[in-house]
Order: sequence, then structure tokens, then C-alpha cells
Amino acid sequence: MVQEVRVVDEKVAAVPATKQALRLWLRLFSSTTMIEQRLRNFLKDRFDTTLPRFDLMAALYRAEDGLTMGELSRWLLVSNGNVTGVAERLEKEGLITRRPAPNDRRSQIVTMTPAGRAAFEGWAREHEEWISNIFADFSAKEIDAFVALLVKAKESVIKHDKKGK
Amino acid sequence: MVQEVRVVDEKVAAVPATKQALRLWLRLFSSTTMIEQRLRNFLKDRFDTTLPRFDLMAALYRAEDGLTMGELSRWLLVSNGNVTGVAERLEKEGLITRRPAPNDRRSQIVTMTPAGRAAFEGWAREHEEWISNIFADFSAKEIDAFVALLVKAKESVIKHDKKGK
DNA sequence: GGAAGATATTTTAAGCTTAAAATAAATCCC
DNA sequence: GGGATTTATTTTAAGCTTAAAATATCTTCC
Repeated sequence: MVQEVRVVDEKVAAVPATKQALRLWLRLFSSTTMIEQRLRNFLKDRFDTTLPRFDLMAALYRAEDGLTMGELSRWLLVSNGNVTGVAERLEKEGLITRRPAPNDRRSQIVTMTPAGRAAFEGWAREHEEWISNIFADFSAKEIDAFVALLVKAKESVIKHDKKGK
Repeated sequence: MVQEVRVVDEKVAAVPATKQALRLWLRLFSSTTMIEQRLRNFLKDRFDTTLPRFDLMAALYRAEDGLTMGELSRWLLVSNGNVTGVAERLEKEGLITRRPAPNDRRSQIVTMTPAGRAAFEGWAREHEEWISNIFADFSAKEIDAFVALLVKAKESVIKHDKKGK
């Protein structure tokens, strides 16, 4: 196997590009997982809820007339069965309701209850503050550069992993 | 609530720093999750295995004399119970073995079987190629900048989320 | 109208994940 | 030595996640 090498600095031993990419992925994964874990802890401690429930509520919050189970599934990029379980638990907590669609008896229309809406507004505000605080050391320029690299990563993956889905 | 604004460009309406940080987090999370999902599909299609199993094997690969369950748990940053389950499945597949430690009967020493080691060497080589391919469009300089931002993010989180753990 | 196919959702089986409880064994200390 | 504490691991209960199978309903087309 030929090791292709990108020369970064003539005085320093060059790192093979494959190793460098691997290092990037491990960093990307571990940093993101770490933040995600702390966000889960925050949601648990502060609101006694979970990230999937928060995400479902966030999707619903912007839909004035509610969403069907299928729309939620597609929006959240999770399976149908997943939405069924998360929605059941939110319904049990009184934060959402499900009712059959009037025009299509296969569909369930999911909407926030008034209590759910009020709760989520508090969650969203504190969530945004928490995230903002986490990245407080980043300048606007750094954030823009960071976002640009993430966008490029996403595009690169789509381009190079055609079979991926 | 006072909205603090960082002026990026005098001609363009400035985006509140809180919103910009939120946007960064959503990008970071979605890009990473997308790559992770495709990596899981790759491991499933190519080796009929999972990311947790791959990670456990990777940890074991570098430990010449094996690792205890507790060492695996700490190294992988997962709970003890988690390691128990993943190790059971790998053992059933004949890739690892567990034997009681000679000096401490509470401990299990986990080692790769010869078949496990041979299998993992193939996994690791293709995994590295897959990752490298995914990031093929990135220059060495971009990768370095990306890694630097991820390191800074991790440090920033640790600094600003003291309660997080 | 009614069969065939498509669509929406739930159920099922398997695996990953955690926190907390339970077990078992080692260590500390009097 | 032996009780108290600590440490290593497994078990348990709950939740998240998926793919695939099962249900129920709708749409198409003759």
C-alpha cells in the first residue's frame, strides 16, 4: 500500500494524510460526544427530560398546526418506531397530544398541549443560554470558520460515501 | 434580557452571539451524527459489526497483555455495565476471551483471540481508508485548523460547564 | 365495486446506554 | 483475626435506536 504524504513543513516529519484524517475524525467524534453528554446531563438536571424529547418538542414548537408521526420521523431523521416511543412518553407527561387526522384515519396529528408549549419555551431559552455559554470563548470569526468546515465536511461525506444511503 | 451583539460587518445586520453559537452546535451535532451513522453502516455492511464493538477491539488491540473490564470502561468512557454487554457479544463471536485475573479474583482480564486480532487488523485498515476517503477534499492545513477548533471547543466546554461532571 | 399496490403507523426483536442496586473480593485498621 | 470500607464487576430497570414484520387505511385502476 502506497502511503501518500502531504508536506506541511519541510523541517518536520510529515504525517500521512490517512493518519491525519483519522485524527480529525477521532477529535470530531470525541468533542461532539462530550458536549452532547453534558447537554443530556443539563436537560436531565434542569428539566428532567431527555435530548430526544427536547428535539421532538422543538420540531413541534415551530409547527402551528401540529405534525403527523411521519412528518416528525422525517424531520428528526429517526425511524417511525422511534417517534412512537418518544411521543408516548411525552404524551404520558402531558406535554403533547395525539389525535387521528380528520381526513386520513391512518395518520396521527401530534400537537403540544398548552402546558407543553409553556414548558418548552423555558427549556428553549435556557438551552440557548447553555450552548452560548459553552462557546463563550469563540469569536464570531471563529464560529464562522468552524461552521464553514462543518458544512464542507458534510458535503465531502455525501460526495465520497455514495453508498452510505 | 439584553442582547449582546458582536459586530462582524458594519453593513450586514449582526447575528446575536447566542444564535450564532446555537447554529454552530446544531451544525456540529448534525455533521458528526451523519458521519457516525454512515460509519455504523460501513461497519455493518463490511464486517457485520458495530461501532461499540469496533471501539472495544481497538482499545484491546493496543494492550499487549489485555485489559480488565474496569480499564476498558475507563478507556472507552462508558459505564461498567455497558462493557459487560458488549464484551459478552464479542466473546460469543469468538473475538475476545475473558479470564479471571490471577492476583485479584474480582477482575476479569480481557484479551483478543488470534482470530479476533486477525479480524481487527482488517477492520482497522479499511476503517482508516474509509475515514481518509471521507475527508479527501480537506487539505492538511484545513485539517489542522479543524482539529484546533475542536480542541478549543473541548477546552471551552470543560471551562464553562464545571457542573457537567 | 373490488383487487392490487402504496402509505402511515405500531409492534417486535435485538442491541446500546445509563444509573443504581446487588455481589464478590480485596484492603484498611483496630 | 475480623469488622468496616473500598473496589471490580454484574444485574436490573428504564429509555433510545433500528430494521423488519404486522396492521390498518387509502389510492389506483380495471
